[in-house]
Amino acid sequence: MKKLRIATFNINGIRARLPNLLEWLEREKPDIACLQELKAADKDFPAAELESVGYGAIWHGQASWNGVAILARDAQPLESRRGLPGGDDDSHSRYLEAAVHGVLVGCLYLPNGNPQPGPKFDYKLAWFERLIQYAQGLQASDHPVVLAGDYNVVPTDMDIYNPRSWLKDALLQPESRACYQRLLDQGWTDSLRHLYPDERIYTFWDYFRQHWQKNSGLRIDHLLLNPVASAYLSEAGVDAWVRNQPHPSDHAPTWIRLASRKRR
DNA sequence: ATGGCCTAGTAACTAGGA
Repeated sequence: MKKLRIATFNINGIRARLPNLLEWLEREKPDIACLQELKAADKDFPAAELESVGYGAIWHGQASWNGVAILARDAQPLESRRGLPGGDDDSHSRYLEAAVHGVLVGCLYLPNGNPQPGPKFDYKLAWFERLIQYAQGLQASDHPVVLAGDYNVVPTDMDIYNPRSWLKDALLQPESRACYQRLLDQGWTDSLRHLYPDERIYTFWDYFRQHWQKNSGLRIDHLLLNPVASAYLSEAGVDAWVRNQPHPSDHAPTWIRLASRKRR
């Protein structure tokens, strides 16, 4: 496998954020980028603009909300799945999967689940159950698999500046955390936490109360690796400078590097 | 305990986000 930089970025509106997205792609040059919250219908996806900076793409759009895409530098992702299994009555565009650059990449946007308790939280947990069931097969694949996206889960209290004002939030509920842990227990590696077991790392800073300026963040964007992929994990990080740009998304791109030099 | 901010959609507001 050649060296690969794989990123996930909740873009919070791809049309409103297109200049930010293009600048980030040109500066960081990820080989693969998973995007969430396109908030755009399929016909409004800016495929030509992405093509002009060297990225092929597939996308699963939706007007107003949700929407996911997979971008590939100098390549065209080969779509392998659109939507999780068992979602016949699920109209949300939240999962897209492709083979690209020798890796199978699942791009996911897990439901937020607020307010909880309530039907939205029930939907979050039901969606999570479908993901857990489907991920079991991916985990066991002989090929490298990356499950990247906005999981809308703060895994532990170490992944948030201060849990106090978020205790009732769906992102911190024991049920949400238990689902995430069950996913890890299948044999997935949480890339950033694996490489930085003791560090405060955030990927999201809400727009309120100057949380970015105060670095009051949450770690909710995750890149999970199956055992084949985790053998290649060499670096990980957050492109926090993107959060500091004018008119930013409330998330920052989060990335890993896979390279053959650190085989275990 | 609430709202603070932001995007999209339809036309001064609402819904949804996290």
